[in-house]
Amino acid sequence: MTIKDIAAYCGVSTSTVSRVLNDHPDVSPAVRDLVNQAIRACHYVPNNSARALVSSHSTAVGVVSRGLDNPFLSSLIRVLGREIHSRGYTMVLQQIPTQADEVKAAALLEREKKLLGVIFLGGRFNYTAEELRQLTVPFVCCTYTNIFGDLPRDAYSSVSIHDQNEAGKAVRYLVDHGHRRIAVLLDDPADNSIGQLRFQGYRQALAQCALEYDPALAVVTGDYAMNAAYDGVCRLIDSGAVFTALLAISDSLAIAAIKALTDRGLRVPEDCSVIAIDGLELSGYTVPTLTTLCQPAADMARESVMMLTELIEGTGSHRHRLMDTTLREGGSVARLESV
Amino acid sequence: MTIKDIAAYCGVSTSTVSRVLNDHPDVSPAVRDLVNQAIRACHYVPNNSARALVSSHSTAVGVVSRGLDNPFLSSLIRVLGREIHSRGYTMVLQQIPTQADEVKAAALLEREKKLLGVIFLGGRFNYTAEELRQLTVPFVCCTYTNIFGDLPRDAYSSVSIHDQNEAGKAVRYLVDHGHRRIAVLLDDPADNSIGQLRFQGYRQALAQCALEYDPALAVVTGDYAMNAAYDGVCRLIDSGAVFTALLAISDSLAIAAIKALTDRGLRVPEDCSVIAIDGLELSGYTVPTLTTLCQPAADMARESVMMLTELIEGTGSHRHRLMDTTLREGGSVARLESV
DNA sequence: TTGAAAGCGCTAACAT
DNA sequence: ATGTTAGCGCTTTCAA
Repeated sequence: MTIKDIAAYCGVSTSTVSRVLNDHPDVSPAVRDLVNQAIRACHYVPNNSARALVSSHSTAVGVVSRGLDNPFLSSLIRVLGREIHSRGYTMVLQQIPTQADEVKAAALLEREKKLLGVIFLGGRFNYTAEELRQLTVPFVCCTYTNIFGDLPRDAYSSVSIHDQNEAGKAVRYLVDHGHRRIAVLLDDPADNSIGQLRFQGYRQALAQCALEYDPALAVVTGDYAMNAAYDGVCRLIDSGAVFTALLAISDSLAIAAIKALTDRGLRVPEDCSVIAIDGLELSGYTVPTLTTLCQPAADMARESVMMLTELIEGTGSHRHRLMDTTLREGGSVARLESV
Repeated sequence: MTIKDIAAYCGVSTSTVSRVLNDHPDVSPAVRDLVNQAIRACHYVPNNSARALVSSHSTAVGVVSRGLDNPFLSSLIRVLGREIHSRGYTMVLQQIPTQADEVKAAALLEREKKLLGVIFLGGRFNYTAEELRQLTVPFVCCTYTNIFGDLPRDAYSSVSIHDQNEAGKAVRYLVDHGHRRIAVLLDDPADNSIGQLRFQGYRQALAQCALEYDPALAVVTGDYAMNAAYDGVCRLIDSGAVFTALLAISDSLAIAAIKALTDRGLRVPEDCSVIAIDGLELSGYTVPTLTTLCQPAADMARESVMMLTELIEGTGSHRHRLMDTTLREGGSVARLESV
């Protein structure tokens, strides 16, 4: 069943059918109806490859997500898929490990799949203009922005929270609750990524609160794996370090931390408070529920897709959207009464 | 940069380039090397659309996942993506709500994307041969099989656990621990899907253990949403129903249940034991950790992709693989000492 | 408003 | 072992 068959069936030319298919203006209503009916009657579905070939682009937008075991990104991907679909595009998803280069992956995908644009999830903050020349389609960074790189602001779009400030907020929340010895659980303080930024925010907030940074209270796991986080926090406890609160840079790390604390006989929040940043649905059901700064995942996804489609359709230009988190108070933080 | 450019660059014909691109035998090693070098030097990437057009198929396999907020499926998708990619195919992912029809979605996707095959995740168990005629490519059902339908066994492949038996195993585990009043938390007892089967297994096991089924102990949530599960279990408790253990048909429902129990002042596992089926990584870090029957997610994904690619490449035929779960004993089940 | 025809980049006969 | 060539299904000038 091809455009030819429909044309023959209706006694018109293929161009006319093509015009109807593509909503071109110059078709008489009568012919348009005729063709549309034929299309429905024959269950005709256009061949996307042929379309892509001739117009030298597809209807595909790429989503490159870095960080395999990150439930927060999974939730983003769900909304992304729905939004992309609802706007008439197709999502080509590639999930890569944290060690992989998302730009290279995207560049390959762009050529292979004739992508119209790409949305990056959980990438590095240090792209260079040079390296981004591999990509010839517009892209938007979702969950991060180019703080450590040299990209001109009008060369890309981004949707993110202010990781540094939000981490600071979390620290201040703990301080407001009377905590002074605050540990931090992160993947890597120099990953040019979210971890580094939230760690900076942590240190900065400590300084602003006139608290000294103690390297002994920083647990570095290397990645976002829960077992590494668990082990790290166990080691922290075993080291005899003194702390009454812990900031985890992600919900899943926080959940692992709470288990480590509990297994070592420390009660959360009585003996140690825990706060995180992300806002997974699941962490609202753990015992105790996690106090966390929720990223507006659905809004971020929606906004990213809107930006990208505007860019693709030429109706918008590069923008940078900073979102706010919402504090979800759970049961994992307690006020430190006695000092 | 097309195949023509490479051909001209090397002073050979396009067919020769095409041959080395497709690993055809009849090319002299010298020419092959020459072409390969040119390809690398020019950063040439074949146009997938053109390939798909001429060979009337793409390199895409579809993954249709039903059930949006199911973390277990998310973990499957990750492995699926990796496996599909590593075998030289591309994953086209579509996630649809539980209410949607996965077969219709797949049929549309097949035509649009020229799929070579599709992997269904979390679908219904009651496909009819009639309805499956919409699909003209091989498919494998992952996490379920066609128990309630009329598909001939050699018309499709499946990779699943024996949901009924596994639910029975869970019940017997509780019974072995002294429990007699066992509640069940499920989405829908007549969804022609995993919920129904596990519920059947629950009832069957009760019968085998000479325990009576009490409808008052069945909490039906309607879907896999955690808030509905939470509310349902709260209502169960408030109803004054007497039970010492609960079987949740998924880990995420179990986690919501544990919170409901805890919030109502019941200790897990002292006052109520909880067991589930799935085996999320996260549920191994909750407090208490969840006792659950782990599905071998990675193996299931790998096996599904292997089956499908064999089907696509004509080197295998339809098979049905039944996997075993592994009991992961957590802290959510206690032995009931006093009866 | 409509149709004819020229490709888009590639593969696979068929020739050589 | 290599080249020639006819399409795959569609969009898009260009003419009518």
